[in-house]
Amino acid sequence: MSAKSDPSGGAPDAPPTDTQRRILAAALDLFADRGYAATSTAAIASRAAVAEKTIFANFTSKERLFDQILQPAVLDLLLPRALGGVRETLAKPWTSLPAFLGALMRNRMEFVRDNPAKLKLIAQAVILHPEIFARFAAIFREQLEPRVESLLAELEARGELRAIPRASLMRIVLSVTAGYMLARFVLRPGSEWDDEAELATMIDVLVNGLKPSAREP
Amino acid sequence: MSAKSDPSGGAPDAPPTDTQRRILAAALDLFADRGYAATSTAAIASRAAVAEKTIFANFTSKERLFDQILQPAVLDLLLPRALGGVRETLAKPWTSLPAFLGALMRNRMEFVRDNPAKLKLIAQAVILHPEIFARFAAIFREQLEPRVESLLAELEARGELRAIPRASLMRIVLSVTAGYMLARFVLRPGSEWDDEAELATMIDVLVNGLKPSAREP
Amino acid sequence: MSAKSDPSGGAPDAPPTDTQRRILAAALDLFADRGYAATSTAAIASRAAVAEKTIFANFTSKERLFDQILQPAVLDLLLPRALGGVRETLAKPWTSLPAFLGALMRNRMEFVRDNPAKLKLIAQAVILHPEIFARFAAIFREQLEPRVESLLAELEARGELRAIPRASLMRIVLSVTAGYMLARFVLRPGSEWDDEAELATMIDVLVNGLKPSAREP
Amino acid sequence: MSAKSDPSGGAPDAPPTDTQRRILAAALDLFADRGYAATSTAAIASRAAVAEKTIFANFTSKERLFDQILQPAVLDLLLPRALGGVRETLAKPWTSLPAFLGALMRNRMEFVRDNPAKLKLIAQAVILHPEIFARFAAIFREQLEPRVESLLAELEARGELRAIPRASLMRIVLSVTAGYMLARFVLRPGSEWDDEAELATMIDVLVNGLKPSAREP
DNA sequence: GATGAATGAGTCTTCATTCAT
DNA sequence: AATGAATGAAGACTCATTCAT
Repeated sequence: MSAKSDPSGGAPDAPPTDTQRRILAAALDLFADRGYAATSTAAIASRAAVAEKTIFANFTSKERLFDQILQPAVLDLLLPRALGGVRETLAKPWTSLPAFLGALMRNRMEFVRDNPAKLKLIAQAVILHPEIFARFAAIFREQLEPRVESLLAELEARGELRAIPRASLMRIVLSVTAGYMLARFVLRPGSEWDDEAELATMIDVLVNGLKPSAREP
Repeated sequence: MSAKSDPSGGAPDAPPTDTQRRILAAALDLFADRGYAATSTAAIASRAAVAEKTIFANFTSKERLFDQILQPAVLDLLLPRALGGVRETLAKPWTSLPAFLGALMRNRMEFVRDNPAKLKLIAQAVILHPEIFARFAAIFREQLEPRVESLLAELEARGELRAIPRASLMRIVLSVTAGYMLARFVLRPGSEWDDEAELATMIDVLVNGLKPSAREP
Repeated sequence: MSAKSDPSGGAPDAPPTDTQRRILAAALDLFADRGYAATSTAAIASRAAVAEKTIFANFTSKERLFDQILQPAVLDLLLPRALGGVRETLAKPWTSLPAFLGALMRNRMEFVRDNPAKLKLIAQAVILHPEIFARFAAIFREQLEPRVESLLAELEARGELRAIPRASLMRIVLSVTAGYMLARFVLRPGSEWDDEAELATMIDVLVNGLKPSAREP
Repeated sequence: MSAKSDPSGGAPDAPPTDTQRRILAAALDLFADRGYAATSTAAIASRAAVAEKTIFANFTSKERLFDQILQPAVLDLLLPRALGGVRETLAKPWTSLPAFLGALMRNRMEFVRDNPAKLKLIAQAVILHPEIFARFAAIFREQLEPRVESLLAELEARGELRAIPRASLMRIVLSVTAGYMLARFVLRPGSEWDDEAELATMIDVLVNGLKPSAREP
C-alpha cells in the first residue's frame, strides 16, 4: 500500500503549505464574517480557489479546520510569539501601573488591528461554546497567571493597587480593553477613532479606579 | 375580504397566542444555545411541540422569527417595561454616582439573571451583524442618551465626574457591566459567584476611576 | 347526528352558491394560467377571498374542484346550452358548406372570446391527460356525431364534399379552427387580429380543399 | 482559479456526460408525462438512478434543467440538424406543392414518431407560457421564414398558390400538421393509424384548398 | 356555512463528506 | 497532492387537507 497522506498526522507542527495557507485564510475570513454554521465548505473552497475535496484532504473535517484556526488565533491573542508580546511585556520590570497598562493595551491593540477577524472569531466561539472559553482560560492560568500575579504583587507593594480580588481586577481590565476593541474593530469599524485619546482615557480611569483610595492611605 | 391569518400583519402588537409563545420560547433557547444558523426550524418545532409548518404559518420565515425574538430582547435590555427599569432608574434624583451605578447594575443584573438566553442571543447577533448593533445604538441615542446626559451633567456639577468624553465614559461603564454579565451568565454560569461583592468592587473601581483625581480638586 | 353538509351530494345540479361561484371563477383563472399542479389551494382561496377550508367544504378536494371546472367547460365548448349553439347550428337546414362552416366557427369563436381561460384549461388537460380527451371524445360521438354525419351526408349528396374519411375530415376542420383559436386567444392574445378576414380565409381554404376536385366532377 | 465543475458554464455546448444524458432523458419523459410542476426532482433522480443532488450539481436548478430540455427540443423540431431536415427540405428545388408538403410532413412526422415526448413537452410549454412561444416564433422568423417565403413565391408564380396572407397560409398548414401529430402521438397513441392514407388526405385537402380556385384561373 | 389554526408528507435545494482517477 | 463527480442526510419552506369552534 502507498503511504497514506495522513492529514494532521506526521510532524504535528509542519509549516503549512501554500494551499493550506490559502484555505486557512479563506476560512478565517468567512468564519469570522458569517459564523461557523453559516459558512459552507463550498464557500471556503471557492474563496481559497481550491477544490472542496482539498479542504478535507488537508484538514479532515470542517470542525478540525475550524479548530486549526481558532486555536492559533487564541494563542496569538494570549501568548503572542512576536517580540514585544504579552510575555515580554510581563517580563519587563514595570515601574508603574499606567506604564504597564499602556504597554499591554497598545500591544494587543496592534495585534487586533492587524487581525480583526481573529477577534471576531474568538468572540463568537467563546460566546457559543463556553467550554472553549474554559480551555483557553486554563492556558491563561498556566502560562500567564503566575507572571501577572507577581507583577500585581509588586505593584501592590508599591501602593499602586488597591486590595481587590485578583480575578475581579483582571476581569475589569480585560472588560475595558476588550470592550474597546470590539467597539473599535467589530461593531463600528468604519467610524473615526482616536486611539491614543481613548487609550489614555481608559488607562487613566483604570489607574485611578485601581489605586488605593485617598481615604485608605 | 378574506380574514386570512396574516402573520405579522394585522394589529402589530397583538398578544402572542399560546402556540406563538411556545415557539418563541423554544426558538429563543435554541438560537441562544447554538446560534441562528445552527438552529433548524425542525428543532424549534420539535421543542415547541408544534408542526414545523406552524412556525411558518405564524412567523413567515426563520429570519422573521429570529427578528421577533431579538427585537424585544434588545428593547427589554435597553428599555425595560417593568417598573424599576432603566428609565425609572434614570429618572430618579440620584444623589451620588455609586448609588446610581449600583441601582443600574443591580437592575440589569436581575434582568439578565432571569433571561440569560436573551443576553447570549444579543451578544451573538451584535458580533455577527454590526448593523443590528447600529440599529439598537440608535434606539439608545434617541431614548436614553438625553436622560443619561442630564444625569451625568448633574453628577459632574457635583464634582463626582472627571471631564471624560461621554462616549468613552459610557463605553467603559458598559464594558465593565457587560463583561461581568457575560462571565457570570454565559461563560462560567456554573461557577460560584458572589454577586454582591463583585458589584461592590466594580462600583468602587468605576467611582474612583471616574471621579476627579486628587490633583485636580 | 346533524345532517352533514355533504358536498357534491344532494341535488346533483343545484345552482352554485355565490361562494362556490367565486371559488370556481378563481380556480378557473389560476388553473388556466399556471396549470393544475402549479396552482395551490391557498392561491385559489386567496383570490376567491374565502378561507382555504371553505374550498374543501364545498368541493371535497382539489381534484374534484378541477373536475367541476373542466367538465362544464368541455360541455360548454362541445354542447353549448345557449341559443345558437353547436346543436342549433347543426340542426339548421344548411344549404351550403361555407355557410355551415362560417356559422360553426363564428359561434365557437364567440364562445372562446368570452372564455379564453376555458380553452386554455381544456388544451392543457387534454394534452396532459389523454384519457380526459377520450372521455370527451365519447361525448362527441354520442351527442354530435349523428347529426354531423347526416349533415355531411347531405352536403356530400349535393356535391360539396369529396369522399374523405369522416374522421380525417372532421379532424382537419377542427385542427384549422382550434389552431386559429389557440393562436388568437392563447399564444398571441395581444396581437392585432382581423377575425373576419381570417375566418373568410379559413373557410375558403377548407371549402376548396374539401370539395370534389375539378377532375372528379 | 479553481476548476469548479461549473454547471451550464464553461464551453456552452460541451457534449453531455453520461450522467447528464440519463438525467435529461428521465426529465424529458417525466416532464412530458406529468408536466413541469407535477414532476419532482426526486422522481427524476430516481428514474435517472442518480442522487438528487447530482441533478443540481449538473443543472443548477429544476428550471434550468427544464430549459435545457425544452430549448433543444424546439430547435430539433424547427431546425433539425440531421440531413433531410426542414432546412434541407426547404432548400430543394421543389417542383410542386404536394411534393413539398409531403416531404415536409413526412420528415417532421418521423421526428415526432421518434420523439413524441418532445412534442408533448413543447405543446404544454407553449400553452402555459406564451412568452416561450414568442421566443421560438422569433427563431422561426429569422431562420426559416425567408426560405419559406421564396419557396412560396415560386409556387405562387407557378400558379399553385392562391393569394392568401402568408401568415394565415402557414398557420393553416401548421394547424393541420400539428393537429394530426397531436392526435396521432399524444391524444390517441394507442389507436391504429394509417399514416400514409392520412398524409395523402391532408396533402390533398391542403393542395386543393390552397390552389387558385377554378373561378380565378 | 364558514373559519382560524394546525398538520404530515412533500417541495426544491444545500450540506459536509467520499470515491475513483 | 489535488481533483471532478457523486452522494445521503438535512435544510427551509409549501402542499393539500383536517379539527374544533
